[in-house]
Amino acid sequence: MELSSALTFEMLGKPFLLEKRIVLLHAIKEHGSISKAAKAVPMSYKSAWEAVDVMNSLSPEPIVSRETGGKDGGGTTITEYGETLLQNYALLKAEHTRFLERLSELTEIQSGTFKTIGRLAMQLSARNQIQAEVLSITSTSVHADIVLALKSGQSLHVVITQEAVENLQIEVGQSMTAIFKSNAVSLWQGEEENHLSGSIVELEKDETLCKIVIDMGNHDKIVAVLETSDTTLTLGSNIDVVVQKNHIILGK
Amino acid sequence: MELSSALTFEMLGKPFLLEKRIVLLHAIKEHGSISKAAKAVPMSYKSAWEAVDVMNSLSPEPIVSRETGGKDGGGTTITEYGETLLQNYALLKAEHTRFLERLSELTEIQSGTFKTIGRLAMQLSARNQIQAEVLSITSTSVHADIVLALKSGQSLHVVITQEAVENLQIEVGQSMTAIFKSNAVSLWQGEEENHLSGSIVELEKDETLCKIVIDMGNHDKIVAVLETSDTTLTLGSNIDVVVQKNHIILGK
DNA sequence: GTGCCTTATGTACTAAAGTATATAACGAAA
DNA sequence: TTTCGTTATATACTTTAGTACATAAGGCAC
Repeated sequence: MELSSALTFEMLGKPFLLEKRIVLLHAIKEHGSISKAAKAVPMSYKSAWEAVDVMNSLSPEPIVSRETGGKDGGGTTITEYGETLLQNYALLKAEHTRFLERLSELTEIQSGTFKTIGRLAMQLSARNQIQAEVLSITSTSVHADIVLALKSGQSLHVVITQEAVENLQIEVGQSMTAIFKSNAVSLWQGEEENHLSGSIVELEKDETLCKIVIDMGNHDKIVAVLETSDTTLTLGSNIDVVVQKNHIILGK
Repeated sequence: MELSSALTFEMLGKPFLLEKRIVLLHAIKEHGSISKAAKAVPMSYKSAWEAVDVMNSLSPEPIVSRETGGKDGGGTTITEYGETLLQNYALLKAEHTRFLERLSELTEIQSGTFKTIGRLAMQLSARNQIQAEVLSITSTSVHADIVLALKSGQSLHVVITQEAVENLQIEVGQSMTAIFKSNAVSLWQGEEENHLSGSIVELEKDETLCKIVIDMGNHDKIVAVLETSDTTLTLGSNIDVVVQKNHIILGK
């Protein structure tokens, strides 16, 4: 038994973007005309024209610009707005596909038991969720020490149970998400492991506490809440922090 | 712009369970016959019969049992296998709906910017993921202390940033998931907050470490990794542990 | 103007799915 | 045996979506 589900955008209750139309739009983008695109897909010119017409009239801004006559008889091109729409659809679809895969993995309908679904689409309170690649896995019988390579080039050590490594089928080279709370971050004293550095791009002080956002480059940011007495922090200055490696959760 | 997506189970590449058929099955369950169900849905008897026939022949076990003749002319009832299938579909569909809602929330296609999707369908390394209800929220300007009521009746304090409370729109009465690593659990010394008790249902010892699973009742279980020297733990005995409240992440 | 290739539009046909309707078979109960 | 409401099955019609094809109109290049 398999799961399937087609993602469609709707507008005013009418189907707006569906898989077929997306394929058509990509073909138009490639060939520069509705007629050639229709042949390439393949589908009849009329259906293609109608699909394009519906999309354009449903959209607040035109998705394609059509021109009749001219050098090569005219043509159809995707507008900038249409391009971003295509990108957005791809993003959402990728996430949707991921979700379905995960759902399928957890599903054993044959045996009738898959109550252990839990929450798949969860929104987390942890402000720090950083995408990174698995560099190495060092296992003992109980724990595993995993080294992640951040986009900025810095590395992050994570300790999780060996059981979790097996459950998530974590492998070297895989892309994972490191999740930790802002209170798992503290100032670097010059010795500890998991040293990360960056510059302060946001700062919010209180009498006792101080929330800072650290940019490590490549769009990787860390949120930390420190005690104000800790130091004199200023916007724009460099900072060295430590993330406690056994406070980090991995997500796949 | 709205997102929509119909979940369908497939079998041998053929659509097996789809929303329409699920509705029909529920009607059959209620009315006890295909003909009455078809009227109630409404749809033609033929379509209904064909749908039932396809499902039954695609399924490894019959979903409905049909009988012709007899007291009231016969009838159709859902088999036990069919019932579990309905339940399973409902479960998966609920999760799918949740996912789409979350996806929609994060989507602002009008403005064209929704790159901050991140991973929605994430599988976490943390072994402890406990469903609980929000009892109270005590906020300061930076942090919030949230008390959760577990199914077993015990309560759990969680500290997260006030920002996270707003982002997740956490409210009293809501159902949330408390997530924490097994190393956030330690033995209760008789004083600390977040005291939880239960009985040991699994135990795995090592020279230095000890993995235990604690059942707190109502299917709530905690996994903890402690140092073996800590105590003499035995299977079935009661145990008191503490979960560090600032190591807990909330999921919605 | 003529040629050319396209968009734009209409019409007839086709395939698939569903509806409406009729009818046979079934089997317990009166 | 008759009655009854159901499943099972066939046939004709309808609806919908799409295909195939024909034709007008646009506008640049020659």
